[in-house]
Amino acid sequence: MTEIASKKISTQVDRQFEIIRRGTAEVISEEELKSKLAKSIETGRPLKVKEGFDPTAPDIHLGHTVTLRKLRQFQDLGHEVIFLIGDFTGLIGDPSGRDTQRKRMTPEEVQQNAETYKKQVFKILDPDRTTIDFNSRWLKEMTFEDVLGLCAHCTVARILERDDFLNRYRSGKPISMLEFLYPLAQGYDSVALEADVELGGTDQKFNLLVGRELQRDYGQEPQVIITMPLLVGTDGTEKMSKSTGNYIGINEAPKEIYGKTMSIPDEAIYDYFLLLTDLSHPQLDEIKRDLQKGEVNPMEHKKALAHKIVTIYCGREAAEQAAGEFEKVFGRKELPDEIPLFKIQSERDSLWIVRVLTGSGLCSSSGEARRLIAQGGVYVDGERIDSVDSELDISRERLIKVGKRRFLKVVSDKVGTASGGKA
RNA sequence: GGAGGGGUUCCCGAGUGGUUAAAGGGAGCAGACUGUAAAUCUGCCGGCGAAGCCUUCGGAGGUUCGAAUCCUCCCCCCUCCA
Repeated sequence: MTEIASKKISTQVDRQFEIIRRGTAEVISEEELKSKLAKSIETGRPLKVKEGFDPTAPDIHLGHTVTLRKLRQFQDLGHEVIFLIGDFTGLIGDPSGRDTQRKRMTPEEVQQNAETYKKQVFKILDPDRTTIDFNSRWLKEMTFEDVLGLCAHCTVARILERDDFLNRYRSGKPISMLEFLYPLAQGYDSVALEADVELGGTDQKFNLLVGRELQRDYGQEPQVIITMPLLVGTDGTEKMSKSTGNYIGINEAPKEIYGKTMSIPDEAIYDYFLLLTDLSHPQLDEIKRDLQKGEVNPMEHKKALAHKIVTIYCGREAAEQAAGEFEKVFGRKELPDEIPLFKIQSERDSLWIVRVLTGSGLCSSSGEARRLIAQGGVYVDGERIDSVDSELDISRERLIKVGKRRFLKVVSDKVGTASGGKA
């Protein structure tokens, strides 16, 4: 190879490396990554970049997108992504861990979840450079002998090093053998796929490392592992996840995505920019400075953030609309553009306010309705309801507001059926 | 196989016969404030048109005027010993 050619490669390597490194928590190891990149550029063979996904939760939220976006960057650099659905444990049905309800899934269910995944995931990934695979393809074929052979590669002490295992073990929480084997199974995925790179959240570090070791034991060049920081949820402390309910789904309505983003604590703004958008380092630094100095209202940055995120998943127009709506409802305390109409079944013109709230679904129980009224959180046509015993005339359309952001028009089913109640 | 500890409301976690719909924290919700569905403060936080009543403390029985608390059996988990 000429000197010029090798120089060219090394520039390319540096360029790719910088893109890949942005926002990562850890790259093990950077040197290996560079050498893999160099080889790939040299030979024209794309790197196989793998990430595994749980088959049970096909609701993709911003937390997932942190690594997905990183995968996309690999694709844009010409590499191949393997989106691996860990259906095997789903087929077995792991009875342990936090989620004791996790039950055995049928192949049909797994297939269905995979379809849902596809629909959502290609909002981020490039379908042409993505291979979707299932680890049951090789794990199911393994004999007990194979499994034992695999187990011999890892010691109990090594497995117990894993932080969450150790914590659970120490605090007397159950760990099933299946969970113990889990890292090995995941690691073996890398062997089966001959992965060059594996991505995951920082909580996956251990599993990813096992993959490296197994590959080495099976005579392969170990994969590079890249961990991404865990995105905090809307509560600002817990990791974003479906089960804690602090997530922002990429399939949600634009105004929900916008509003939920606005509800993150100010401290989380920087991380969100870093992990969820393509802002350059100078831009990120500027935001960091602003937030630290406190001269710029953090809200402004948060609005920009919310706008960007909605733009990515719903388009610019939807973002404009969501921003406008937010401004209107929470800035100027006006009514949202569209308020659904609920026709409540009643033969009378007048109905007890609590009945209206529960009957329309605004409140889940009459206790909640009473509480809300008592606390001054219920308005009808702009007037605060001050008595739990109030009757409401619903022969005409009434606008009910509960708290800051629950709006509903209610009317008796007797009237308005023909008119449709347009506002 | 033996010995001991434990399963509490959305989550964590107190409670060992009545004063317990069950401390405390978290989450959630509301109000106030505000530049934000940030932060902070205050309040609410099983169900019932709410006086009172009903359901809840792993499951099923039992003791008692009265049980999350005591007894029996069962299920599940943990620790130590082998």
